[in-house]
Amino acid sequence: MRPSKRDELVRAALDAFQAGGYHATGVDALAAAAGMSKTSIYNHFRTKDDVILAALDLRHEEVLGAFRARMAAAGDDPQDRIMGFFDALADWFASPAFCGCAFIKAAAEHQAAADPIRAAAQAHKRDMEALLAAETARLPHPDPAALAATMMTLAEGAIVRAHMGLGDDPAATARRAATILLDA
Amino acid sequence: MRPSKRDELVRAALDAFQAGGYHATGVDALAAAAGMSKTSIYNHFRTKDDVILAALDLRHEEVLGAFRARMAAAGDDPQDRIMGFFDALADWFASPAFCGCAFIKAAAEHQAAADPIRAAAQAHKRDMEALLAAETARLPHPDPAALAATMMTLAEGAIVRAHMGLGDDPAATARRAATILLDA
DNA sequence: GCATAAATGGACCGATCTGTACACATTGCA
DNA sequence: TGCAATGTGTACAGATCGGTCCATTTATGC
Repeated sequence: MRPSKRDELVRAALDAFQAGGYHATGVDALAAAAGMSKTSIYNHFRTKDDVILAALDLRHEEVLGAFRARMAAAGDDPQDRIMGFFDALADWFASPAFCGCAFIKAAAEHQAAADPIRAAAQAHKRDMEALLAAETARLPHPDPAALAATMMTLAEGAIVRAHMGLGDDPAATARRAATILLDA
Repeated sequence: MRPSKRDELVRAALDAFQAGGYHATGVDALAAAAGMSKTSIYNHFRTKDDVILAALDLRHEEVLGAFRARMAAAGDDPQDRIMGFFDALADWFASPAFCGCAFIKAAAEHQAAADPIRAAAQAHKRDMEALLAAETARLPHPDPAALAATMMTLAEGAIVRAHMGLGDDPAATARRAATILLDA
């Protein structure tokens, strides 16, 4: 058992899916990107969808970790930590490899209600919202869950606009709006 | 020349792409959905991508028309018309055929910078934002363009969340936030 | 060194992909 | 009715899809 080989595949698959899309990236392309044969891929995974799920899982950990770290670095004040969330967004958009949210794109390509890929995307977004909800709950706000949903709506909008190359600094736009909404 | 047959194809193609995705929906499926043969399709269009572009064009007119109508029906006050924009969003989400924004999904599946499908998606979003900018420009706001961008960010976020089945009434969440931001 | 078992690569499967060739039906016009 | 032009469907081409089979290589235990 060589777990590192498997991890290399998942990492390469994530990058390939991000750059080329899920349907458009074939298993042959994955094998080439990971430097291994299809047989080896199907030794580790039953189907291509299982590879996608593993890639999304890796991405889930990465994203959650990055946002959690940025929020923790912002101190203990809930409002500062929420601002940290939007700063993490800005960092992400500024990174050269940025090409949209893997989960939004996964959900766009897998719309069947019962598709586990869709479920994974939903779960990720719920966890991201939970990051915000943990902070809004500590604010003197009448409906902290709704506030977190609003923050998340701004974040999703910023991601889409950044991915589509629309707007001038979408993260800053979302951050400014979040500040106003938090103070209201 | 029978333009109606061509239009039937474009309409069927739009529905098929919306339901099944762009890459996943083959030309054979389009032919079956439109009740015509592949040869006839390739008689009207050079490539599948041209069919996609025509479908996006149709959708562009539909969406712009619906939002414009809802905003016009809201009266003459800019703030009312902006609320009309978010009401149109709510109508859209509530429609049984709703399955996300064709342009966001098109951009997700066609990420190459030079892809004309991506350009069409960007153009659509810019026109949508222009609908809002025309109203924010009439408000006593120091930066009406930024305000329109913020409104659009909320709208995009609501679309993504509605499509992914997240949040309880994403349109209402966005609309409430928009109200607060307009009053601030 | 040798037997055994795991992991690998490449050829291959049927299905499906976009796009084409061609024969046939249909139409408008004389 | 005859003819030309257009539109259509069937069948197919070449490539690629997800996934499998099997011979070969590599690693392991003794």
